Amino acid sequence: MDGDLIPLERPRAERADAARNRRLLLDTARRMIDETGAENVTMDCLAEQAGVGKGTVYRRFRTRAGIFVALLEEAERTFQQRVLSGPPPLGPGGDPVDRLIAYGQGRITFLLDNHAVARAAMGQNRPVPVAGPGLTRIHIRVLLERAGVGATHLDALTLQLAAALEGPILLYLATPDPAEGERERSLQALAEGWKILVTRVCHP
Amino acid sequence: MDGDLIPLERPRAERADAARNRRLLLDTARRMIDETGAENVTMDCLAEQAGVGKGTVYRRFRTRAGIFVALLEEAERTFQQRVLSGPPPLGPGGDPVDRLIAYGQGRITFLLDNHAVARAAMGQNRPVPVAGPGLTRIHIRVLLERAGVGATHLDALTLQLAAALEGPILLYLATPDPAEGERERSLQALAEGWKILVTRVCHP
DNA sequence: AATCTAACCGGGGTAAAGTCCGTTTATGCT
DNA sequence: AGCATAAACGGACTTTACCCCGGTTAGATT
Repeated sequence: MDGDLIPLERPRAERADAARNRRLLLDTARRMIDETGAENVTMDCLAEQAGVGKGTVYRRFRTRAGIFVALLEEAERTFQQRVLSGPPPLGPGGDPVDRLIAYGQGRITFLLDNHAVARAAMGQNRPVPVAGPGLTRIHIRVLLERAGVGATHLDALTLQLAAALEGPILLYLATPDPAEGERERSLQALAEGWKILVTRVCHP
Repeated sequence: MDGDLIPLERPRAERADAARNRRLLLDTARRMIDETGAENVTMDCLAEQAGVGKGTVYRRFRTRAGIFVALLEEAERTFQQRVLSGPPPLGPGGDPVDRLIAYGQGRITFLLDNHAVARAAMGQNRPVPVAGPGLTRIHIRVLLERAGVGATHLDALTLQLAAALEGPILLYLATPDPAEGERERSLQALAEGWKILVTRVCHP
């Protein structure tokens, strides 16, 4: 028997073949997105290209949007590492306002780079679409608190700032695939706007 | 050849039967939403209930989301009247910052009241989902300018504030149908957050 | 190694969005 | 009123996300 003192890890580890198929599907999806655009990635087609059954795709990612969420989370991991344990101002240790500004800039860059995937990740289904209770909200909330923002409903303000950060790209930026110069200009403009928002909200 | 000197009025007025069917469809849709919820309003079912063919539904509102957009615009009209020609602080004539605060409160109320329709109005399709270049953005932009906010990219800041206003409800507020007390609490919290945002952004 | 079981795999089936095209009808002109 | 025509109508058709369930297999236990 296993002498584990703490045997109750997550219900069960993912089976090897399942993990292999997950990778295969993610890679195939990534390739198809590059080749034909996210909106042309259909479930049937993805399954066929990957050489697995359609049911398998649905077992791994519960929905079509789930595929893009997974892709997005994967891409996000390295950025999250820099936020959680990198050097300031992005990482821990600096002035909270500077960290907010840096986080915003990083997040905007990330979303612009992954624009197509991010938009595809929000299916019109029930719960929160993208970046559920993702890092963004928690991070913003903690830094606002630390910066000493006085608001009786800090959660609402957090939500609003998160929306100000992500909304323009998810909701309003309609261009299916921003041109090169366009991207740079958007980045500059949104980063400046975010900086204004954060500094003025934090030191009135 | 046509000797029209000023031939190019609007392409043509809407035909009477078309207008009648539009009304019929909107009313039927509204009723179905109340009865079974917005997510159960299917195109086939709507057409059948209204007693018209499916093609007709698609001709009137190009897409499923289009129906909800139309419904939303209809509901919005009275609020827009108050904004454009009502008494201050919502209507014209007062301090721009006060007007921004009042607009936000009104808009939050409106979106909470029409939560289900508003969410259904954003299909995951190409262009801007809800409130296209609707009043919100133009209004915010004008008032920011008038309040003397100094930003080199005013458009971006406008987008971000619009997102702060609408995003929490469209993007993050997951509850399918907020309970009575819940709605009141959300309204209070979001209105306060919006007030903080606007006042601090406008007089630093 | 044999066995047992839960998880995985596949692909056919359903429902709903959106398209097409032949038919009908309202409206402007003579 | 009669006619021409552009618009509206209807419903069959296509596509796609998502469900289901019988057969198969990885991995733990003995």
